[in-house]
Amino acid sequence: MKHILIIDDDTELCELLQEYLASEKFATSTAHGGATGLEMVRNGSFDLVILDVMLPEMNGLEVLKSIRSFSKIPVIMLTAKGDEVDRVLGLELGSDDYLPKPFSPRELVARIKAVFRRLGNAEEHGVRPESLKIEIADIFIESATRTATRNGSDLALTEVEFSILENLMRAAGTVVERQELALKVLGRRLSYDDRSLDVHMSNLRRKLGTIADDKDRIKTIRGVGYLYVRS
Amino acid sequence: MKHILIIDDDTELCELLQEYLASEKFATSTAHGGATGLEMVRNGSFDLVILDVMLPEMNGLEVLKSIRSFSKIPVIMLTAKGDEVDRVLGLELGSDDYLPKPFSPRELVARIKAVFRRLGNAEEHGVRPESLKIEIADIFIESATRTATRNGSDLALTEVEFSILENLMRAAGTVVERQELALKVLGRRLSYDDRSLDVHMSNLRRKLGTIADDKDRIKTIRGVGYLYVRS
DNA sequence: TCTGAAGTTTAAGAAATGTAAAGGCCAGTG
DNA sequence: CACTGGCCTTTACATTTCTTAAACTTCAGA
Repeated sequence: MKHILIIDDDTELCELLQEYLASEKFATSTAHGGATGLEMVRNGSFDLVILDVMLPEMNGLEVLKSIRSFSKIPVIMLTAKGDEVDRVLGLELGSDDYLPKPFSPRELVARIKAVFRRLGNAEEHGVRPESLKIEIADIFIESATRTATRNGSDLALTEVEFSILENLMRAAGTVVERQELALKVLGRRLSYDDRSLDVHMSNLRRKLGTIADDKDRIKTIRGVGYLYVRS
Repeated sequence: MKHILIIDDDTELCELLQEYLASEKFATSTAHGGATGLEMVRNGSFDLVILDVMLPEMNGLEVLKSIRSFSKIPVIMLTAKGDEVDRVLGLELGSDDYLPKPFSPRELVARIKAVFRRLGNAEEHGVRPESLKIEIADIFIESATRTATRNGSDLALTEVEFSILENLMRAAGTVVERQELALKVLGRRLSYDDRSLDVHMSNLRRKLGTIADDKDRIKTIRGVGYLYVRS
């Protein structure tokens, strides 16, 4: 498993990323200051560093420079919007990529994978949760092609709907929390008046149809989350 | 130790690369003009050449052409932003790889290693490098000849279309970001209203045709990029 | 039973992506 | 040197997908 270090003073963002990266099977650690981060890179054995250019005490570029003085570990920089200058500088100093804020966790994950791919460091050839196929009752999903069928006929789900279903079915029989689901599927936490996930749930349920007795395949656990009933 | 010659008029870039390549245990020399570079290739015993297409006196392509008239030394071309034509021409003239600017030094190193790896394999097995051919389901591509076939019949892709397909297939099963794809394939970042990539995607999909059940081989991940489905 | 919080639903709006057709560029050709 | 054909880009509109808005329903606890 790849171990990733996040150096960013924004604790909230760090938590968010940690959660999301965890769901993508990455191990993560965080440092909220340049000096601390640098120390951790020196001592720890990380596979990749995510580094914010805007750091309170020590500039991100300096941190990168310091890192490069003793290590060739891949670094992805997080830059503020339109920070062209920093970007060029970052690349010249040896960052592997950069990502302008704001970005979605999905984008970041795509970059991380791209970096590992470029480096030929593809450990991703090992276990591939991607290639999973799941079947519960008459519903069948295949992650590799991102399709879902009921009795063999395509359900024509959108990406988000498929993603919800995939997450729920993988955890069939146990409750998946709302916030966790939103994070994985929409790439963000839900504010209290964000009804987006509810709408997707509604649409998904309609497409899935009911099981016998008009019972729903997806059960709502009020105040917690959702549960896919195991047949 | 491998000895690399860098032919580029940008002295700053040369220094940067030299430093970086040194840290990767490569010996380097530089030439800031086409004629000088050509002479050095002729006299020196280099293992690989990094060649900028944009050179003051003598065009990089001409330099490549001249080199090829007497040597089969591996050449990696550095192409300027959006220099599609030059790139294609470069490949046709026998460059081993190309890298659109701006690129990170790490990326260049990855390419260099890839080239050496390919050559190593080729010598060992006396066969064309495997990594340049990819086959997924009934689609087969060969980078060396820039051809793609479905069930043996030529798909007649344009260079951009082929390049998109190549990139997606190399990353089959994982998402390739729109921006990354645009950068590699078109040599530029997409502005908000640049629909060029979409059009190419559309054309490519039409030529590729659908897999069973009208399912697309290339899946759109809204807001992130594209995914070639691994069957 | 009343009430507020949580969840659902439908519809409208916004954003991203798809695609046909026209436009422009450039190399090859007569 | 105009002509032609291939290819990429732009334009303009269509379509799909996600989000927001707002009204409605359900549920738990007072």
